[in-house]
Amino acid sequence: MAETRRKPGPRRALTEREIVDAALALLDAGGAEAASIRRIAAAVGVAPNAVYTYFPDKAAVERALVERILEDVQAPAEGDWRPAVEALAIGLRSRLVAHPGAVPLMLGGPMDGPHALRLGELLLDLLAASGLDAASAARASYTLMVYVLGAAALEVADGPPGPLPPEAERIAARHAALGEVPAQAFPRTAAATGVMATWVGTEQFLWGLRRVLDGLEAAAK
Amino acid sequence: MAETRRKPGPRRALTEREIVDAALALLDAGGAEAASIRRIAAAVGVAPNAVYTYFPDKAAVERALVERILEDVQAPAEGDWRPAVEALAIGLRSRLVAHPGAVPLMLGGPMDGPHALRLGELLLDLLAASGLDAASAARASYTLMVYVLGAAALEVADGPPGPLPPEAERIAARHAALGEVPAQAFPRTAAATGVMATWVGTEQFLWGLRRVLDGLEAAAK
DNA sequence: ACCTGAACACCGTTCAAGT
DNA sequence: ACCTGAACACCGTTCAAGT
Repeated sequence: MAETRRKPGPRRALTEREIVDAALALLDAGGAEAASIRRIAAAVGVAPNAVYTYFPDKAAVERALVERILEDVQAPAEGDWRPAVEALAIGLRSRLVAHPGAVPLMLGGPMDGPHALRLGELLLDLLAASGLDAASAARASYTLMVYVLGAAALEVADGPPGPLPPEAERIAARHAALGEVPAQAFPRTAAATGVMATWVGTEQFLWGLRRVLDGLEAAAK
Repeated sequence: MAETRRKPGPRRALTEREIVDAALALLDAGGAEAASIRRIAAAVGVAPNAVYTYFPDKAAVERALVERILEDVQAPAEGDWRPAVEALAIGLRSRLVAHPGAVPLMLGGPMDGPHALRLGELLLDLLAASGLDAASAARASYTLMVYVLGAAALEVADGPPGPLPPEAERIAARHAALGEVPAQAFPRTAAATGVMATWVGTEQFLWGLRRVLDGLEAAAK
């Protein structure tokens, strides 16, 4: 991780991408607090303030980080709109939960970068074939983004800083959580915690996604 | 805001609630960065480290803040389950958007405080009358929380730190955003931005909520 | 028991100076 | 043009000392 320090000089020693990649690696390994400007600079072998040659402030680095993650959400295969929308949602979610520290950054600011726009446009394209009128398709697309981002945020919220533990461990954590819910005061919550421990991650996400899509599809008469 | 400084002494000068209320006021006025331990301490007239007599660390203050906000989400009136669930969702959303700075705190950690449990239990109670079996009701309740929290997060994301501007101003901001979407590269996004500017806040929230509820209701056969 | 001042190890950001 | 060291105004948190 500790790269060799470059010689000072008038020529550009780094690229924006190197900086963003270093930031993402720190974020993945140690969560939000590990991705400080000072640590990013150290990781790329440069003084802290050198970063400001590439980005105006930390918020700009974070925006670039979000775009970096959205960059390789792949477009779904051709075909019926519903499976295509599902595939897009699944792809986006999996990118998000692979980078838990980035989820608050994504939810925390407007998503107006080129890759965010590309995915939004793609989603609207797919929904155009759903039978929804243009206004409903716009609202449906927003509703779907709310669901995908919200699901990722809740999924990532309980976890530690750094990477998400494997599913088996997360199920065990749910069972432990079950034991801590006061069952006589909150009987349904205790029961529900048990239910939620049987599925974790993708399967729960898919169940909800399909209910949302059912509701949206029904609105297309 | 600057309270008179209390005399030092062995007796408890503050309550947890005073500290949390001060934190909430700072958060509402100036966003997350205004709600630092040091500024909270100054607001209640105490040295920064005195806060650690009441809370073990900043995360504990934030958890108490979240609970403070959930505290006065009122239970919906008796009646059919669907309007009651809608009322609960609307009430929760309105509390969240009234405190934009608190939304990332809510999404950022597990919601396991007493008031979070109370609302979750209430939601499960209402869903028990929906015709969903217990397992589906648990998943439906989770899906609804994802929607409500996700919607609040996206709604609050574009805004400035501090209180959310009035709706008229937010609609104007959407129209400004419309002008910035490159319409030839992203034609559907540009059109959708126009649609989204006609409704803002509550109405968009309700539209999506009803689609989600439609999908959940359909799952009850 | 509760509070204080002082300190520690950090932040993001700015600025004048070097190459 | 790009980088540096140094500084500024902050953080959260700890600790020994006062009452």
